[in-house]
Amino acid sequence: MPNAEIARLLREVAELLELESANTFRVRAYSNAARVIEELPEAAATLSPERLHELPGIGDDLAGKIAEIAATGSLKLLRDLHREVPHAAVELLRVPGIGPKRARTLVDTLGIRSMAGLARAAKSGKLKALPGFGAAIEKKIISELAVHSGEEKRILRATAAQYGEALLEYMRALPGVRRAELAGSFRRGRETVGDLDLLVESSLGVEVSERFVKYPEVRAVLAKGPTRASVRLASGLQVDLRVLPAESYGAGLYYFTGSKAHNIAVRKMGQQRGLKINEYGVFKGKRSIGGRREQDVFDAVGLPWIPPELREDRGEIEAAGRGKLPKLVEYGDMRGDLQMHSTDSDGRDSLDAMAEAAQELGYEYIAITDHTPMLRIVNGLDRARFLLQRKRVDRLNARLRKLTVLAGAEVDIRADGSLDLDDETLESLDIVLVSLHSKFDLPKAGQTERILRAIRHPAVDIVAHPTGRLIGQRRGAGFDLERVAGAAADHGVMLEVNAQPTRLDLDDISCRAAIALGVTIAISTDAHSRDELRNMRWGVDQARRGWAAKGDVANTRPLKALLKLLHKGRR
DNA sequence: GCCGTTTTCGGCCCGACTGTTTTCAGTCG
Repeated sequence: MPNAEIARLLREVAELLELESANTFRVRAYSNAARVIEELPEAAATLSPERLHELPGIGDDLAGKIAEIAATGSLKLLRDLHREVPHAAVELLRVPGIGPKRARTLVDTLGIRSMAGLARAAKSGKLKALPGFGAAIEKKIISELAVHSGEEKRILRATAAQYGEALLEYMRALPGVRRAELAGSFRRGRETVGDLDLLVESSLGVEVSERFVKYPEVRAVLAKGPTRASVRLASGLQVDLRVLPAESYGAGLYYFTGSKAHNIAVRKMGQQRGLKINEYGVFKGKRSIGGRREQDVFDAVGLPWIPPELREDRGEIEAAGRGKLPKLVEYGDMRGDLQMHSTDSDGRDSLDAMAEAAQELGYEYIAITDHTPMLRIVNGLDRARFLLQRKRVDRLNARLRKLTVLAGAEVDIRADGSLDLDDETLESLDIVLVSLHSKFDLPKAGQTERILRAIRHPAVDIVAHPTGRLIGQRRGAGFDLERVAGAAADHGVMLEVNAQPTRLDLDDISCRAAIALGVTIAISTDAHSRDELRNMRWGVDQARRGWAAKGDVANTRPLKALLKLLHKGRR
């Protein structure tokens, strides 16, 4: 049973307990356990209760519950709860403005069983008479139902960046705004974001708030006060504003960057030292002892500054305490891009244009990696065309002064794990990427064998976008990451963190697990046009979330050192 | 339900905004 399913059941328990008005700390224990299991790189179902018990926030009881789910596929507690609390109430919690109390009221007094039922009741004006409701809340629910019509949608980080950067520019234009930046999951570099958190340094709270809600793209003002405001943009994206004075800006930036779990853990440390940490600063009694800089918060609990990408309560606090934080790779470390396409297959710009654009970015080298014949739809190259392309690459290199172009290929891995190009041609290339483009739904064992066979092929250098997932669209291949990464490390094969905003594949957790197993990572854009070469930043951020240091990433190396990694060091 | 350099019991992060309420509960982040 996948971790995601165990996590889903635990989260459902938490929600049902919440609806029963159970002890909030008991509720939190279940939702915390759900998060811990979800983020575990190994399969929780295969762990003994003793091993489960070692995980943070998992005690005797939860270890037993998880083992029960793994063994039986369900949970007695959950079945019992379902008898007491109608499932419909859980669905109602998804509507902003409806929490456990109101959800319970809706189900118990009006017998609402679905979102459609909620919409009918709201439109016929039955809600406003209920205790704890009112005309304003009824109206809010009607408007939220019109917007959402279902579950919360997260948008790609690169998309959110476009909205966020435009809004930042607008806010910075207001006199009295000294700083403005995006915090929240955007700053942590998460691949998708649910909303934007905009932090502004200014002593003029009300004026900042006023300007914010007048942003031309605002469709609805959800809340407005002197220190906080929330709006929904025309696109549906929610943006939360926080205004802070200079002496609190660092503490506020820290606070609103999150994650929630990370913040709670750090605040607890502060509490143990007799300190109170909130968005306004660090306090000893009533006296502020810091808050101007983000570092003030870390100083207060005796930790070095932790990069936002690591703030997920996944062991970064312990690592920081022991001085074992990785020095994360940075965009400026990147010396080249190891996957891109040209007009020879499905790219939109020529070989020369791609090289020219890479040179403008200051790269030392790039790899041209067009597709192989099996992908007919993208005009994949056969042996003859690869040999011709090689000659053009050689001529191009003779002309270029600062950039070296490696002749490569992105070779399709067939269903049986064999490669879609003959060995002789593969050996003639400077760099060989392999990737899945079909049969993503093979059973796990078969999928694992398929990729392992490709990794063992002597010509292979990199497994590109290893799972083939498309965020929000396609789950991607399921394989045993531990075995694949272990084999990759053994055979000197790299795994890619693909920088396309919809791929970002490997994901953060897999990237970290692979690095821990000794794998070298390649961060590549898979650009299909010269503009897409700029996607590198998203890939770097994803690798940073995967705890990648500069040394873990192949294409931070100078060309000479990179070449030693290729063809398994045989050249 | 978890957890321990105050604790095996008694705590558990913290504050803003809204609307309903008659001084504060509910919700959110």
